[in-house]
Amino acid sequence: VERRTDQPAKPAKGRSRPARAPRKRVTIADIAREAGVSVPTVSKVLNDRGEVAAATRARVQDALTRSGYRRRGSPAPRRAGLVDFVITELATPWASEVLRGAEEEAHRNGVGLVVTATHDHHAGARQWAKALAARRSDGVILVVSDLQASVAEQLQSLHTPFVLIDPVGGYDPSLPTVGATNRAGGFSATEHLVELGHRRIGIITGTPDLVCSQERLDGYRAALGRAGIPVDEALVRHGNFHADGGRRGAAALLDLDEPPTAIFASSDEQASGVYAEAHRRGVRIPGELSVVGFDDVELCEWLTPPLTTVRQSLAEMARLATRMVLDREAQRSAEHPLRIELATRLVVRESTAPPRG
Amino acid sequence: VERRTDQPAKPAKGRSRPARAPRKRVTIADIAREAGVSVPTVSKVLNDRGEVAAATRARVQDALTRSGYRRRGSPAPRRAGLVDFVITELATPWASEVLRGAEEEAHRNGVGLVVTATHDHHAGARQWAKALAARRSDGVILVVSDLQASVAEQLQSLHTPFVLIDPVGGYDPSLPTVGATNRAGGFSATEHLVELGHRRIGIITGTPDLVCSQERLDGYRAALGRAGIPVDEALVRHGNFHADGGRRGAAALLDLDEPPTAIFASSDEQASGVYAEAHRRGVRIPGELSVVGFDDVELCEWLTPPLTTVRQSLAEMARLATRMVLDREAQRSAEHPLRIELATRLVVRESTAPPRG
DNA sequence: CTGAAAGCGCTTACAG
DNA sequence: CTGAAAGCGCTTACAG
Repeated sequence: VERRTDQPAKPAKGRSRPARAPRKRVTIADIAREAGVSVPTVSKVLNDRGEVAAATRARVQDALTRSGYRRRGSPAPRRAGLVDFVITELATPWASEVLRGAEEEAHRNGVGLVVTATHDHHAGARQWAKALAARRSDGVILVVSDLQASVAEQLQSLHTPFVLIDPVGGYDPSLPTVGATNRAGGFSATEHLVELGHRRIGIITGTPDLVCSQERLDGYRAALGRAGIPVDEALVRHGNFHADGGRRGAAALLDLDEPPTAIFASSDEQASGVYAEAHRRGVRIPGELSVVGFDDVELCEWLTPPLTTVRQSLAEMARLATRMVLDREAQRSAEHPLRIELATRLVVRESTAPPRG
Repeated sequence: VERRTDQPAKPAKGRSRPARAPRKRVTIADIAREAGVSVPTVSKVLNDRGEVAAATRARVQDALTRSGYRRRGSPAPRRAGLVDFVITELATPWASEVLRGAEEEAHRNGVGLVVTATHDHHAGARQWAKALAARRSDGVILVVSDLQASVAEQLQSLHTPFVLIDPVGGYDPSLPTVGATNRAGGFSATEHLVELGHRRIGIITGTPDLVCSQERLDGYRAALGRAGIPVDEALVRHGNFHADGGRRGAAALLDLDEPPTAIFASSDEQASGVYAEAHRRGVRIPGELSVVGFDDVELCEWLTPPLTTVRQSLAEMARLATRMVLDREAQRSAEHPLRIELATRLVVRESTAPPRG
């Protein structure tokens, strides 16, 4: 029988006890009773000492975890107060924006953001996964990471919630993801060029295995189709999201016998590569070549002329992902993982104009 | 007297004990003896329970900390495996580079990098400082942070090593810092323009309270002095490291009755603002205006024309700072905090040319 | 491989 | 405010 205080309730003075009687601590005696063994045996299991039969150890271990046993002096397990942010490369304008949003939201919630760049090395990824378990991170944000497949299972077994930003290789409906309306964005970029009067519009795609690359290309095809312009496959160059992809793609397009009068680059950074190649050839933007980017990072305003682009709120995507990962309540109640897409919208600046003639 | 094993050394079998006799655990009985009190009194201090005279408590507390007492069940205090990286703004090309270096080095050492952007808000800074103590971070890297003054003391009392990258407001020799040879960098940028034949060379400075801004300006003055060109103070504009500072500075300089034929911008991002303003006015670079930047971030290659700049290895600075903070051995043995400066070097691209005429 | 017994470290209730 | 005494939770040494 538990003892109770019979005193009438008084206004608390100084440090007051919590109202409800504190639940009695689980002791190893309780565990021993539950598992049908003696106290010393439990102690041995707990300290990994002495010989214990495998079956006995398992029974004790089980009782231990079920009861949520904790050593006497040991403090209640504080939340780590950390969220892991994992990305392939940190030092790109795109990554900076995503990181900025995640950092803001993490700190608004009083948790620290642990940042890891994997560089797509699998060795580094394994090391990271180990460290993650050790620091008992409260959640993980995986950004365009080809870790997603190998790590998702591990995270699930650690009960660590995670969200993917811009997943790789097609949607796995069992994984929660945050992205943007890439198809609509690709559509509006292309439509804008069509409306200016362009008929030969090139596209340079992003990293091919990313869902967002494929969708932007889908949008491009759809907009041309809508305008009754057949897609000339010579105008579709597969590249990557970086400046070198833009340079190479632009070079290939401008080398065509009938070069495009406009290029839809799949990222702003890639568009800067298109600028560089155009500049090298003395092709003026937008006079002789219109360029549209994607992302709307700060770089757009640093380029001359400022870049017309499709805005996706990368920081907002990251804020949302961070919130999802930190919202334990939602984690528990959600029946299905989520796929969230944020809107995109065309931002017209000075890199697009009607074609000459 | 300590017990010793008298048995002859045998090859270890299975899990062997460490060679030296394990030092006996400090118990509260030891503490009680040391502090000249009873065991229950120590227990009360330890658990903040019951009434203990202030003087007694202090004596016990002292014995406790000196002995490094630790509760029985409580595990040895694991290293947190974390380093904090604190910066004013994350989403700039400069910040990206510094972050990249810190992340690389942290992960090479198997520790996580916790990233915080302060935005120069003091409320946020206080919150961060609290979280830092809670997560028992192993070290802190403060990047151009005006936290340095308010936080340094706290970090010292937490015994948390820290390093400043590009300190604010003059060198405090009691704080370890990492930077670059900014004066030499400013000198070589200006010298390069002088050698091309420029005589009216403008400068836009960075954030005025940063040491690195002041030093770059010093280098500018020194190079002009060396060339026998008197410094025209109208050509010195105080700005900041961002694009808007460059735009405003360039506008002011180009509005002069006798505008400069070349501008030394104190950062690459600032130089992009100079580009924007020049473009707005139809001033061609480098034909009518030469521009030199500082930093050599990736942005230089994205600008058209590619930017001549002074290279400082930001990633290397950050790697070094991270190593310093993680090197416990050096922390202990070092008698004086360090000031380390990495070399700078001019990188000539296409934004500089001889003046017209 | 297991547990009865002894004992250690710490806390609690209480007398002074 | 302090500590002698009792007692709790856990571990250890050892018999079976």
